[in-house]
Amino acid sequence: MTMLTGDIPPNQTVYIKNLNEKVKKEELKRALYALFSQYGRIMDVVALKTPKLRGQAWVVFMEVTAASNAVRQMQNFPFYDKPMRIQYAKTKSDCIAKEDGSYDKKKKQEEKAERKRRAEEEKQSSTAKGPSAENGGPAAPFRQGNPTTQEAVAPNNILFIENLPHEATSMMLEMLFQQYPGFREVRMIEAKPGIAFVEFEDDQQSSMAMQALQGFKITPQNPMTISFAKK
DNA sequence: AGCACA
Repeated sequence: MTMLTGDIPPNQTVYIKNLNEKVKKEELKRALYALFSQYGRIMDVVALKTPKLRGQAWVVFMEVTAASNAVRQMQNFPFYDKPMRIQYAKTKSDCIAKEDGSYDKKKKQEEKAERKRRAEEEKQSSTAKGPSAENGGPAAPFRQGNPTTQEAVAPNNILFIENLPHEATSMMLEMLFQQYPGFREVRMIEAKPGIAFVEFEDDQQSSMAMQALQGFKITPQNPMTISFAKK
């Protein structure tokens, strides 16, 4: 059986590499959050821009099954012009350890000190570096999850929009979505208020619009939930 | 290529 993820056992955190390093950290986190939240509730997104960690990120799901779906479905997905390489993370994320009580602050500090020592050894003779990379908290989750739609759907060119206010019209949605490249059309069904389908030319373009508009509020009470339509 | 939690 082909093992796309290497020998790493399933983990509720996915490790993503080959990310476009030009993307700013906060934007990257937001985009990952938006893109991956279709697979389930996300607890944290970690990305650092240090020399060793740029181009990589961790997305922590509440459920292992969500991570599994994400690993499969988003494998090689073109994201900011580069195919994402996704695996399970090798270790448990701190935010999980904190929740389940296994977080050990002392051990953590030892590990950190150990890493630091190694790093010092490495660059015995190298020149001093400039200011280190900035920090930042987790990307602020900007919408509530969508508990009813948790099935894994592969990225495709049609977006499924939910939680729209009943007064939303296809004209309004058109105004919103047409600013993104590849926009084709909005479809609403009279008999089913609160939802819409928005079609783009391809799945990259639809995913960009999804990232940009995930959680967008037409009214303060209605952050829209965007996922890929089931084909 | 690179597995962290500022």
